Amino acid sequence: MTGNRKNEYQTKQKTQILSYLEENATRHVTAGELMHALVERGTPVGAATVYRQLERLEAQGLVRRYTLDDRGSACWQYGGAEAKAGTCHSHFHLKCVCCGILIHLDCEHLTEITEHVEQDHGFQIDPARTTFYGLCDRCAGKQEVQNASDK
Amino acid sequence: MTGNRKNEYQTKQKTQILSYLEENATRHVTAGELMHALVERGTPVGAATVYRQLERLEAQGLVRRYTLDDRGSACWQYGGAEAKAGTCHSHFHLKCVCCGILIHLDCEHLTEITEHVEQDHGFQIDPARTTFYGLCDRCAGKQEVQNASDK
DNA sequence: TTGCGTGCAAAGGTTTTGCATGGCA
DNA sequence: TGCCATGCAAAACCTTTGCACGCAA
Repeated sequence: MTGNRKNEYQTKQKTQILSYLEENATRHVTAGELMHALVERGTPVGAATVYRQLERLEAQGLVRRYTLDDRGSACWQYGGAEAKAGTCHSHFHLKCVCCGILIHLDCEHLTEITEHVEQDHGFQIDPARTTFYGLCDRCAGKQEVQNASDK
Repeated sequence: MTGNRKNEYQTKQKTQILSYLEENATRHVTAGELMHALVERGTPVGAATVYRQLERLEAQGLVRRYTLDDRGSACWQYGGAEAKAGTCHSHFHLKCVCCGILIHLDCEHLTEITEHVEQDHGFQIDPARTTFYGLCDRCAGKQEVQNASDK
């Protein structure tokens, strides 16, 4: 069983990609953005390599893949210890459909949701995969102003 | 205001598309699936037309556009009266990441979530855009069996 | 007849794949 | 040296757009 493990090489490209993701751990980055950023750093990495590494990092649990509701481009976010542990049951994401900000929500109260839905509706919610879409406080303020002036 | 309304023509293609969506109102269908189905019915519709009609139907509020977390292909679902009304604040969706079933969840309890998040975290959740991902009861049972036999 | 809707083809973007080469261990 | 990783190019998808033609009203 132990002989089945494949050797992994340490390459410049892999290091570059992981570094950028770590430095931007508070954001989610697209493959295109990642490639572009590495070009600007003087260490360009091919698209194929970027996608292959992202796929691997995701499989290793170091980064997490998301899909925006916008255009069909995926994005990734460095998960660090959280992603490695994989035991973050009370952690949800809030994504503002207006400005795109991604808010990490650690709240005990929300564990009630998963428990309620599981017990009363027989569905096990996976917080790691679930994102709430809506308006952040800043954008909600803008919308009210806009609606008021529209009418 | 009334003179601004554009004339809309009734075409075979539009009827076919809407019919298929209505017949499959319990599911979400991709553009590709829709096209393929119409070919099999002997009434093929071009891709451009499919996307243009879906865009229009969405703007009219008759169907709703979703984005799966899988590949970058969107999907649509006929919303009927619910989508038309657009006042379904306590309605969330549960999507099983295993079998793909989409469950509509009308539950008073969940309005508490939106209220809590809005009051304590300053974020207005839009239930219509939010989907909970996880495991349905049937697939949850399968997984347990699988995990038990894996170890 | 008018002009909206359609189909075809081409373009745009994201992601994947094949293959020869480069580089880590 | 052996084998994995990379880069390039091409392909595979999904979706959008331009343009001429067809068809509903």
